Amino acid sequence: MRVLPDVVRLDKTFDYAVPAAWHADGRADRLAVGSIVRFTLGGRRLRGWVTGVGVDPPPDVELQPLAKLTGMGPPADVVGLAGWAAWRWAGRTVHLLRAASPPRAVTQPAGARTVAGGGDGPMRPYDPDTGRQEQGRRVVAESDGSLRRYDRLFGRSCSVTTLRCPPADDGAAVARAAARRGDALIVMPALADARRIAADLRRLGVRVALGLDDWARAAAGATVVGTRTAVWVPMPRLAAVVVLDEHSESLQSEQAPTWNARDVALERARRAGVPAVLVSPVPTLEALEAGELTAVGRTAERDGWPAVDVLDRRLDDPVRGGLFAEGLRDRLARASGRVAVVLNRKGRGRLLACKACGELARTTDGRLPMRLLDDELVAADGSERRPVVCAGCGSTVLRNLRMGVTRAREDLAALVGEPVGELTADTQNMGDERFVIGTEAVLWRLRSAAAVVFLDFDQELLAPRQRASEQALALLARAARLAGGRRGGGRLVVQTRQPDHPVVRAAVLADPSIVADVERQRRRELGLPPYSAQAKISGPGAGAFIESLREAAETAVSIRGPLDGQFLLRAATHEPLLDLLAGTPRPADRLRVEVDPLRV
DNA sequence: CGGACAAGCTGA
DNA sequence: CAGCTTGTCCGG
Repeated sequence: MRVLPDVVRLDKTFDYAVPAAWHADGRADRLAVGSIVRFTLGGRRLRGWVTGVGVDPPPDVELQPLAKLTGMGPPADVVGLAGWAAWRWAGRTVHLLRAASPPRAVTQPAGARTVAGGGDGPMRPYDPDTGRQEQGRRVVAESDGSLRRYDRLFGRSCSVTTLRCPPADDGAAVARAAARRGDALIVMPALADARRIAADLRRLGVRVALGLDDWARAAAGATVVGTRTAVWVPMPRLAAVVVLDEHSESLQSEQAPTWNARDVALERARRAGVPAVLVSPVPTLEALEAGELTAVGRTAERDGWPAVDVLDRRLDDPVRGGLFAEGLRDRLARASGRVAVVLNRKGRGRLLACKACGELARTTDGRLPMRLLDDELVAADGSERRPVVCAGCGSTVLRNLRMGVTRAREDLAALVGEPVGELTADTQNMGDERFVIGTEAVLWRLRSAAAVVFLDFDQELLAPRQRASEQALALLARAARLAGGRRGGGRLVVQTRQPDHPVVRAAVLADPSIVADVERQRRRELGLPPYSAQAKISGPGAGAFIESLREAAETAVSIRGPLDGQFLLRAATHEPLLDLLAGTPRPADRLRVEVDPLRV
């Protein structure tokens, strides 16, 4: 019996014997790849996972018996998936097996399909043609057309489809279509959404397990609905895979290994030979590369986006550089219902604008903001410098656009003539004021809003990050979901000095492909992901690790840095980069390896 | 990882 | 040379 101890730094397997007593009482039969066991290693009692059965132990070692069978663990296919993910994100298998293990010991699957019990819904499969009858009333009231709308996405095994839905779409229809095909794995960023989708499916008579908490139920066979960890839940009869809001950064683990649930889900679908559907209002280039794009009709997509007002900050009094554009007050007065006002301070960077024409100081390609440094304009990443001259009108007088959120609240209250609530990540209890101002947290903590206002969208558009455009559009999509489609009166207001920016145009026209097309070309030209693979190396051990990497002398992998103690590795594809990372010994010092970092 | 053991450093 | 630190190796 080969086992991997649950000790991160050990990262090595050991062989043990199955105690004779286990054969007598049936425990040996329950022992399988993935089982969680206890054993003694070097005088210590450790927990670990079975990674191999019937293996040949190394010669000249006397096997010790396992000490305890704790319970079920990830099934063999998930153990294999975890091993793949350890390679794919240059991490330790232990981290991924932990994510794949039940939170509490499980000795047997719960509530098998054929056995009635558990009290959380009937075991009868969902019949799409009749819906489920409940007290004589039909639960699913859908026309046949909409009921079948997404079925074809799950028709072909091994297919990958990227489905672009309007932001207002909650994904329930796709989830239903997936569950119709059999046990489906349905992954999404937020737990609240998972609960809602799970409840919806249960109402239809689908046997549902909610993420890791229903691990034992999933092990018996069920449709699994959950957040990113749900990709590791056992699914003995996996029939389809769905990732909702595929673009969301929450699907990626912030701790190393930085595994991304979308990519794990895709690999799981590929290995199982089942169809996968990636859903998003603003699909990433990764999703567009992985799957065939299907968009809902033009009209449906347009109606599913709110109306977008763009207020060009260059036009109104650029000299004052205040917080509010000329027309904002009217827009706010018109909104009926809650108004969420976003002033993102996350990117602390100060923006400079021309005092005469209002143009922003940015690099020649327009991508990065420039700052004042020793009487010169310098790009945020130091790649470009030039004298203090406005690129638009030649003026040499620039002003700072820095603004604070507390001031903004007071000013907004004065502008609208009523109290304004403040909402940030650490606000405990929010008031019920009609107007709420705050950081990006506003978009995540409010449930809905009649209108969402971005006071300084340039902060997003000019963020010095590779994915700034994609992330800015994702922010608008999030706001759009809060506000709802234009049919229902949903409205976004975007204050910017770049009204022609592709991200702004994409929102105005409800056409995310505008950003995708521009970004695809740019990233191809610059060799950025998904047209290359990257890894960020940081931590005290980074320098030593990079030296070891250099010795391996892989010409296919380029090394940049250090910049603020960080190195960036890049290769044309993942294989050479990941093989190099896997084959290089790690230093004793702490080291953080981020494969496919989202913020670089 | 944590224990065992060896080699290296320090103080009297 | 005891007593302590630091480094290296190993566990099944």
